[in-house]
Amino acid sequence: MKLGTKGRYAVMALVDLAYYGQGKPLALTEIAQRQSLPISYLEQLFLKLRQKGFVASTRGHLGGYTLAREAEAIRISEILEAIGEPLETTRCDKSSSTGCLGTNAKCLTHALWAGLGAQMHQYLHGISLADVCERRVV
Amino acid sequence: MKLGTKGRYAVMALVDLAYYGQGKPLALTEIAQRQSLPISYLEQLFLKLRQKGFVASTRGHLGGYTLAREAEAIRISEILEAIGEPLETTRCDKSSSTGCLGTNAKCLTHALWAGLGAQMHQYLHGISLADVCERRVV
DNA sequence: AGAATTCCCGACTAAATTAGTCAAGTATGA
DNA sequence: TCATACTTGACTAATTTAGTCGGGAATTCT
Ligand code: FES
Ligand code: FES
Repeated sequence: MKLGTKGRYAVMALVDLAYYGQGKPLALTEIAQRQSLPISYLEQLFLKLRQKGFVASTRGHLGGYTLAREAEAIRISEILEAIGEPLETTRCDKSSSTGCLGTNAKCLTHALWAGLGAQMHQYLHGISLADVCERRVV
Repeated sequence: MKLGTKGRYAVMALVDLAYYGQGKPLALTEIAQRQSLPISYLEQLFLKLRQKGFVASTRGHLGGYTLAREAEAIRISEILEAIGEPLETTRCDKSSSTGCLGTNAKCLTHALWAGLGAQMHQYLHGISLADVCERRVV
């Protein structure tokens, strides 16, 4: 149960973008340096973030990325989902009604893990990019 | 962010033990079959669980494992910690005061991830083996 | 125009971790 | 004494992660 770099870097980079970018585009190299993240890896992540509508890009000299939405309106949970950081606590297929084994009943621990997942999601849904920037996190 | 099999299997097995074992020792093969878990893998896990004092073992014919403590007194968080399921949300050394990079200040996202970790721990600490068995989980 | 800068995109790979297996031994009860 | 069951360490296959690499396309500065 550990957070991978994909989700971690995506959030770090977006926080940096919200924190240092005042409307003007920020180049990926700048973000990467400040947060000391591998730049070619960040490119991958921002590709997805743009496709999902979190950031907008400007090409060429003085180009870079800007937030496409208000920092107050971007929930951490959304970022993680967009980037493909799974948050998988249960093991059974969420859509079908079959449990983790073939049996179509849920296993004894299902409610436990589902509850954990819900707890995590609720926490991450309740915090926005702006909250992190302004250190409004308990 | 996904739960590994180590932690998952350990909890499943202990729940099974609490649920079906009434004081009498339960053989690992029985638990493994019922939960359809690989037995030689479970052996590894129960080694640790015994060393940490969660279960007691009886060898020989009709042997097996019993809970060494009351099911009400075993928190899920304890099991995960004992088995080595990390629950790592932050990346910085928890003991030292240095952040995830060399800087001795914490990064902007530290509080976010620390909060997530605390949230998870609190949830898992609030639930006992007995709670899972008797389906007292939201 | 040309050069520099920056995003765009897919393919590929090395390292780490996970999720086990295997084999040999020890203790106990029927 | 035989079958059952725990004990323990070493070893390995498969998967996932965490990236790298290379070439391209758009934009602006000189
Ligand atoms: S985890 Fe959902 S049924 Fe077992
Ligand atoms: S995660 Fe603790 S300082 Fe960055």
